[in-house]
Amino acid sequence: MTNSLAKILNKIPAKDLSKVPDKIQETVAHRLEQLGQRYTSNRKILVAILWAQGQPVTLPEMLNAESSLAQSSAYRNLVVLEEAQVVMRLVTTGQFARYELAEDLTGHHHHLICRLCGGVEDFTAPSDLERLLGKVVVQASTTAGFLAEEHRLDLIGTCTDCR
Amino acid sequence: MTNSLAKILNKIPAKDLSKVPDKIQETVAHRLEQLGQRYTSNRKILVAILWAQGQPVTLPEMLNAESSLAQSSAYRNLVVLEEAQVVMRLVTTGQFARYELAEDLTGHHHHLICRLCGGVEDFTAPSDLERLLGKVVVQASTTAGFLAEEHRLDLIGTCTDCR
DNA sequence: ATAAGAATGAGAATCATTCTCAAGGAGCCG
DNA sequence: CGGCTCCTTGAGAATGATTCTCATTCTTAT
Repeated sequence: MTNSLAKILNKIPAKDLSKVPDKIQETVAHRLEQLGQRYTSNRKILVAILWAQGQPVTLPEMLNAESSLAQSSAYRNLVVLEEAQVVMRLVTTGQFARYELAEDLTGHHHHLICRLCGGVEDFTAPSDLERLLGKVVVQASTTAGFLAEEHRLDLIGTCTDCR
Repeated sequence: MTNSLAKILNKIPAKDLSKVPDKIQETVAHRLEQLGQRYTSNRKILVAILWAQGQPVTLPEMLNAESSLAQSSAYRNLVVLEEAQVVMRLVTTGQFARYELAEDLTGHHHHLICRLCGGVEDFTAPSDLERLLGKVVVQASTTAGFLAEEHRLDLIGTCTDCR
């Protein structure tokens, strides 16, 4: 557990955080406005980290990437960003929740989850599968009385590193 | 939050816990043996509750269903049952993890997750979708270098009660 | 029986996450 | 440029689901 966390942390480089596309920045700013929230520099850093990683990241990983962040503020801002539909929070195995940019900012995708280290990789499904999944969502809405809005598909297995 | 939990708890009736199929009991007993573990009465109660509910349940719900259970033992036994591949633990939104019997005991299925109350319902996907999902699992294995073993599909939306 | 090893339960400990509160901005209006 | 208000920040305390501890109570095999 502690070992695999350390392993993951070492993978995260101190990347250039400055190239989040303007379009995304505007969308984020706009969604925050909707809630009467500001797009502060701390929040920009979080978005930049998530953009740079392009993978679901844990909070310790974010603090590791940008050590100026305060833990409590980071958690608080992630809640705000989640409420603004900018960030998606996902919980898998493992001690920490993971965060990634909302799908409509980065494109629809799925996750490969490693059952050994708890790591998560992104993964794009073939379009015929996506089409079928879309249908199922609609079907479930009508038959089960459940109002399905989106789907989530994870493949569980073992990642390259753990093999 | 507290409200919706209470709502869920009230749904759980004090069911008859005695009719878990013999075949399942044997399988469970066998898998525990493999790990040098016993199929004790506490563990039987847990399995019976999970069987009776037929839905992923939280720990408070289980304690509510059978008040003789001690919290710490229940948690400990769920870990053992999970290690024995008898029980699957799943984390969604909401404060508590949920547990259900392993898929190979109850049949392969998916989940409808309510984003409002955090409740989870079971759901069986059409067979053509399952076939396609099977293919994708294989593809991911070969292309991404990721050894995919199974898939997990959730539909996220709003349940009947919350509408 | 009886010893040896598991399992149990009550409570303490852990630790990711959330909350609190005092201090530091940002925006606005004159 | 003040002054005012409200939002955000960060450090630390608090929360609470889960895990651990340990003395006691079963099980099982001999």
